Amino acid sequence: MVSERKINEREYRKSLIRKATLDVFGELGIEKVTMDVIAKKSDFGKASLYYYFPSKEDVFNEIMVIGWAKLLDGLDDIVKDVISPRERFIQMLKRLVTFVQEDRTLFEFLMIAPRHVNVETNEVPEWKNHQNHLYGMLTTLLEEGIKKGEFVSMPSEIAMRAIGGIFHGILFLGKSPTEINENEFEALIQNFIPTPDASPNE
Amino acid sequence: MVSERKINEREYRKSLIRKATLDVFGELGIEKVTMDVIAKKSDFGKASLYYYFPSKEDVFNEIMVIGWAKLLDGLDDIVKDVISPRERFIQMLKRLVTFVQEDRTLFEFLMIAPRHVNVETNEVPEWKNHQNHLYGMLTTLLEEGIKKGEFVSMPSEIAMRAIGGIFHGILFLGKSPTEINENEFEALIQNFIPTPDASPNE
DNA sequence: TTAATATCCGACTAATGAGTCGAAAGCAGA
DNA sequence: TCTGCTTTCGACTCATTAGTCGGATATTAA
Repeated sequence: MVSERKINEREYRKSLIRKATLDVFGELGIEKVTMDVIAKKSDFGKASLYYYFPSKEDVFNEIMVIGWAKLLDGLDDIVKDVISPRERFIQMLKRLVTFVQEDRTLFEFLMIAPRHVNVETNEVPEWKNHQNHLYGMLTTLLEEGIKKGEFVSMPSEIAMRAIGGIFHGILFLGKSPTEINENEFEALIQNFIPTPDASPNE
Repeated sequence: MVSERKINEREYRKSLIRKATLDVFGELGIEKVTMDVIAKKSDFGKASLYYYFPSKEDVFNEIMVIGWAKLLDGLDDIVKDVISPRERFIQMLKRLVTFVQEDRTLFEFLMIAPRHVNVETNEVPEWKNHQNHLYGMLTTLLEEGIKKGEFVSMPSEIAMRAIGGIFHGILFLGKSPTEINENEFEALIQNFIPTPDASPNE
């Protein structure tokens, strides 16, 4: 009864629901992402959504877990390359930019959705672990880089905040969303993330 | 009937309601800011709130208009000083830091509340003008500074995004809210906002 | 004191949205 | 075909929240 095909079809239908959820989010914003609208968009009945997901929160969580996994997947090989911490750090940021540009809606969902679930749970959600993993990798690289004198010396937590802010600012602040390619982004980063002993440009 | 005192008392009661709104926001977050909770907090009946404000949106708007006015007020004298654009620019950022630290809740409200009102209105709300004013002042200074070679040369809109991101990142990213004094902040800024021709630190 | 005006408010309405129910339709193996 | 499992779903419940209603109470001016 629980044939391979059945399982695959079930997973396929779940993916349709996740897709519809992201589409609604992208078109109308997080506030309008209701189970009724998702049902309309995915062409299921509302009750059918609950046949596949126990709750709206579970739909959100599944999207986030899969999204973070995809994001981290794209970073895996960087860590193995043997280049300087600074280079690896910037490589990572560049990959993140690519990820954002390829699926902006997903990335925005990963940033915004957490504020709209989880009202009073003290469970650590799975996606949070992925997030911490990324944060940890970046922090480690930054600290190694500071130790080697590749970044200006300052507390790594503060530097992480500033750099995270730059990243976020470039991609999301301002009137219209930015299209920026990897080279332009790298130039910006080289400008804004100072090295201790040289002029940052040229 | 409409005596001076009456008018003052009315304005005073409105300020109590605004205060209660901000308090609820600071303690429980924007989602929990409902008219019922504001009523409890301010010790008015719910219907009384509507005697002073036509709608919840009006409460929000009034807080934002007053908040932005207060913020801009603190910047007025800077523009008149005759120092370099870069100096003025950084002065402004420092004042903003001070403002944030003095009333973090208000500043966060100014950042967050807009996303929770205005669902489908094409009126430009009053606070938006204040916001644009600040944005315009900073952009102008930045452009003058770039022209004078006090900042590294790049499109001012991109630079604004990056700098806005740094500002936001330092004050709001990370686990716990940062306490940072003006001098620490200035050091950070001097590190992260490069000059074209000199090493950014020392 | 009295009439007008200002202030106050709990209970109600209307809308919205998450989640449930019970029944029906589709499908596979015997 | 019959039986049981899978899938579907519109209509319902329940909770929440913005905003209203109608009347009560306080204050002021005459």
